[in-house]
Amino acid sequence: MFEPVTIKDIAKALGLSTSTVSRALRDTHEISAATKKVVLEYAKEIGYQPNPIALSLKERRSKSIGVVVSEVANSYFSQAINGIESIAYDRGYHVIISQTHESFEREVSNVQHLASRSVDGLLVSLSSQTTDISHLTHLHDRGLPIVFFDRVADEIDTHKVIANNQQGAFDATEHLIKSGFKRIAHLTSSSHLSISIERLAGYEAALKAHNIKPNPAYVKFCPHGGMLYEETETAIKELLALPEKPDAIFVAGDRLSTGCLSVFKNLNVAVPKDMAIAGFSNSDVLDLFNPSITSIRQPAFEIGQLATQMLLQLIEAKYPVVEFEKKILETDLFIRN
Amino acid sequence: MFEPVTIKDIAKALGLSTSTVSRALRDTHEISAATKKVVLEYAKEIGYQPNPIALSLKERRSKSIGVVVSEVANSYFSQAINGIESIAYDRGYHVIISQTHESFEREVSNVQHLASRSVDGLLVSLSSQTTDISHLTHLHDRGLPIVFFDRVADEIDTHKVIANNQQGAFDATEHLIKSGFKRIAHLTSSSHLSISIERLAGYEAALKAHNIKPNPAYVKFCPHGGMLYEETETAIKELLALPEKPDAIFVAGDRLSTGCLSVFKNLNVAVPKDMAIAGFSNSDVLDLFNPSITSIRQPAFEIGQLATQMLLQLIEAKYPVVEFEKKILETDLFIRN
DNA sequence: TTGTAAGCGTTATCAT
DNA sequence: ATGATAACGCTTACAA
Repeated sequence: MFEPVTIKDIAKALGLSTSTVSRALRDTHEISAATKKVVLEYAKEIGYQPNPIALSLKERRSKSIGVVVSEVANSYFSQAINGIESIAYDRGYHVIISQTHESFEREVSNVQHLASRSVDGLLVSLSSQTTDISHLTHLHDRGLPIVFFDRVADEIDTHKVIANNQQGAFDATEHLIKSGFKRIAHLTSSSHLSISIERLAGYEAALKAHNIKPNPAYVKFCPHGGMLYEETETAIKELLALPEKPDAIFVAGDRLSTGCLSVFKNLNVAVPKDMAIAGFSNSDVLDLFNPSITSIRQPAFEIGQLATQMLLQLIEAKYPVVEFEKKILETDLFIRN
Repeated sequence: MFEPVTIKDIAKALGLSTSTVSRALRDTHEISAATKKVVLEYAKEIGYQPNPIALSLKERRSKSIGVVVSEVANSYFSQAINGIESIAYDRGYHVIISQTHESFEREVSNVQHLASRSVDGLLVSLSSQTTDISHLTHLHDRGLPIVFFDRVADEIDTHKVIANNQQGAFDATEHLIKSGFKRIAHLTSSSHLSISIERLAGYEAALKAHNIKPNPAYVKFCPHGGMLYEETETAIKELLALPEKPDAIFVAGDRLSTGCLSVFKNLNVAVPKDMAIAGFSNSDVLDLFNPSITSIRQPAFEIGQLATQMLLQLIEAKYPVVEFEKKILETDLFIRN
């Protein structure tokens, strides 16, 4: 069962050497048109398929790239994966996806798994638990091309693709301010993620630009190590229990935004009558949500595409690239009526 | 840059033969404890990592499985992928995901791509455009293990895992009937998909059980070949233009359910004041949607897990499996207040 | 217990 | 234009 045809089989059947067959199959000019024709026809007839594994062993590359994200079931990442796949597929690369579920251990394990399976490069968005990135520096130092997207590590010198999180956060916060809200809270994820830092900066900049004094009690971190909902609920309850209850929340993340809405729904607190919400989210289902929530859309598809292009460039570069680029793509403030 | 350590390097450094090193590394008994110790220590020291490609070439397997779905950005599939990944990861298999975007051509191309990259087996959910499955039968005949999930092909004799679509559809339709709706339309995808056929059957059975005469004009197919929204919009407009306008819709699909809600939102038709909707959907964001929509949840995660278990069983079976199982998992009717 | 050699499928190098 | 051979990294008879 499933005995694949090899070059050797063709050679034997046609009374040729394997090298001749190989040449015929690969269209070199050092072959007679006649032989080539015979080989190609016979190959087609018996359904010859080249064995990519043999090729990989020979050429020391696998024509596959590894992707490390926290969750596939997250609209931002699933859209980014679409972008990654669209480029990879066109260029003949396979995409191997792995999920960290926001766990550091799982990230280390996945990265090692992928590296040991000889992917030609890695597309990484860090888990929210990750602070130590030596599992990646190690591989990067050994020459494995790595491109970060979304949640990047500044410690590694390589290409990075992110959204303009700071500007997006600024715009969203400013939108809340201009809509008349004064006490704007900020719900965000793990404090050491690059996206959290950038978004917090944008939020603070907007407050400052409008002369609103920042209130530390208004900023809540949800590191989400598997209990996102509970963390979100606690944070929101704490916000609602404050003497000066916030009148709006700027939420920094896809899952966090929907999680936040769930909490409000379960608490039976009307939104936005009592409170306005603006959050980073790429879910188009959110458009259907009636009490308006303003969302900051990231160009997820384009980020995935660009990161992949950069990675393939690194992989296929003959000489090491000297200049590493940090590409920042603009976000889109999606305001519902 | 990135010159991986091989068994040969270790052998040379330690003055041993490659076979001895190989044996030490792989824990056979035909090796002295002393040699083993030396080899293991040195291997660890210089960071030896076995080359899985060489192994694949030797053992004629790649320890990777291919997954063919229509879209990753679909809550049903992203949850199923979670299930697939959870099992595959535990068993040391890689998961290579490819998307058809509901295109037959893309499906053929992806399947060939995966097969030629020597995956050890395939997990397939057919595209909505697919009627001819010879690209799969061909591979299956040659011995490639294939397990279908969700959208299955009855023409191929292999394991299949599906949700109880007929029962789910029956329950949802009956729920609408019991809620007092009489003129229940059915919005579904391509008419030749197994899920469409099963769901249509459940819908018709529920009508019959409650002595409601089926109205052919109430059944709308959306083959969605890339223009899902437009197709959905047309279908709904046609339904609304009927002399006897339906008062409820049973929708058969994740994307279709949210698409349907979008259309209503854009048409400014209140839901469910004018019309009730019940649909297959696994999106938890839908829970937030206020005008209630009843959703039929599929055990996507479990379906993914089960399909993967079956596939790995096929892959690792020494002797061909004779009995092929069609597993049917129950759905869950999720009724919102 | 250890070494030698062949083989997995392919291509590149050198002969012829 | 074609063939023989070695090599990619690893495992496994078979020999020693």
